[in-house]
Amino acid sequence: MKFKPIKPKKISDQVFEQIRELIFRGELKPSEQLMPERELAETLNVSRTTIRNAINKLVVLGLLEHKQGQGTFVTSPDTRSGNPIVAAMGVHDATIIDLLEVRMGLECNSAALAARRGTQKDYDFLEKSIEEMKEEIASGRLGTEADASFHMAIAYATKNPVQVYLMKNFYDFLFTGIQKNLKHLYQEPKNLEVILKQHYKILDVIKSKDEVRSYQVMYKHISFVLDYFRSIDN
Amino acid sequence: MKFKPIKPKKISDQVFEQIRELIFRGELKPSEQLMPERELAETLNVSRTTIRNAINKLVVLGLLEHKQGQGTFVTSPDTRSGNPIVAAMGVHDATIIDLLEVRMGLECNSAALAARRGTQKDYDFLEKSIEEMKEEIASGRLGTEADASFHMAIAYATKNPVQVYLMKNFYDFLFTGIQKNLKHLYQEPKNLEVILKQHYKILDVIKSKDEVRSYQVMYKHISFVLDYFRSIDN
DNA sequence: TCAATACATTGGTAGTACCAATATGGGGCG
DNA sequence: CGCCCCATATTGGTACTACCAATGTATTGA
Repeated sequence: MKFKPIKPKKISDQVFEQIRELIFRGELKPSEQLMPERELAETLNVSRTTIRNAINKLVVLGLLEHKQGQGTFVTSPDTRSGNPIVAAMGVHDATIIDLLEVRMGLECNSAALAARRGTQKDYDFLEKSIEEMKEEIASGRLGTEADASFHMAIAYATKNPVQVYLMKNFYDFLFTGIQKNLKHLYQEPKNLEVILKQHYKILDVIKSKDEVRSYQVMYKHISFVLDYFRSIDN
Repeated sequence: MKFKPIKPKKISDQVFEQIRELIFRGELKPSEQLMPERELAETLNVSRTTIRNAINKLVVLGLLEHKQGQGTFVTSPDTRSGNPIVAAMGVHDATIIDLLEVRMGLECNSAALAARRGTQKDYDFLEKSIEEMKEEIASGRLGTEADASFHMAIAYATKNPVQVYLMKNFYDFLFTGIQKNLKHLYQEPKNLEVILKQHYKILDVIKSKDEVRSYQVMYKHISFVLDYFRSIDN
């Protein structure tokens, strides 16, 4: 009988994962500055050495960027060389419709898995993202980032690392070349209202743990956006 | 006139490059043990902290491997998975089940799009892949590569560059670290027969341009594989 | 007003001490 | 003699401190 697959993880790795998740979840947005190492060390109650090890790992992976005398920043996707999606876009001349078509597959599946494995913590993140988007819109801005956070939160709820990785690359990309295209969609208040409503609906269905319906409401959501771009494409 | 493109490189980076060169040049052969950090620090006349920074960088990149209480070793290429970034990104602990779950979303969607936009040329490629796989099996080998070709051909039929790119990366990934897991599935002749049959079915439905049914047969196909791995996982 | 300087902040390096895991060798017990 | 157990040495991991290097900001002076 196997007693313990317990993992005596290195402390620096634990810190590493924490920060990585913050980035994946969108709580640390691109080009945002990280807390100073000394402060972070005190907060997490570990030595600065450990913090530096964790951060350095993220730097090597291209998620963070050091700037001596200034601080540590989350790399903005456009300066990040290794993003496969960006590469695909540049080489193959993809359109936003192409991206949405693939998202259709990825996200519907993501929603279904989230319905199966989501926890209260995940629901909280989802709700938080929706509220954030609501505030952004109320204050006159476009809630694109909060929107992305919402969809990332769903990916995270799947507990599937591959899903998270792919989705993250997707949204990195959305925030570089395509964002201006998204403005068309977001600039019409009517669209925003619909999207917000759909997000609430998606959250509800995921919480009900109904996989099939989760798939369906997400399908409807993406379809709405897809139809919009197809209409203005003509 | 620019006087000096001199590089005020970080010391740890200089050490990093030195060691990397040694590995690339083959002076440090795979599975060979590196000099202890303390000794290395004294030799290069820098602090152990700096040495550790350099080594850690190489560890993250997958060139070195730490073993507490033993030493640091050059990773042998066969244990080194294909895409270092992907591997280190948190996908390193991904299982084949994780991959299949994401494939479920990607490929079902792919099949539906292929049904919508596929041409005779695409059908020819699909059929060719199936025949290839059949021959491989008949001659006693596993038809893993032909299998991948089949699924890639579906991606091509979508006429969606993003879909193609993602799927390509997926199969690159599959054929590095995970392939050995696939052997379990392929080694049972009964499984091969089922898979082959399913491939024929998928081709038929795609040719009929029935998007919904294409989705369904692909779903069934992936489910079959997924269920197999879930069963042997317990 | 503007420029130069001084200061504060933040990442980079150094050095030391100690903890944790592993390998090795020697001594005791069968 | 041979095996197991344990002390010890070796090596990577963490902690803490001090100081260097680069950058941004505030202060000062002409």
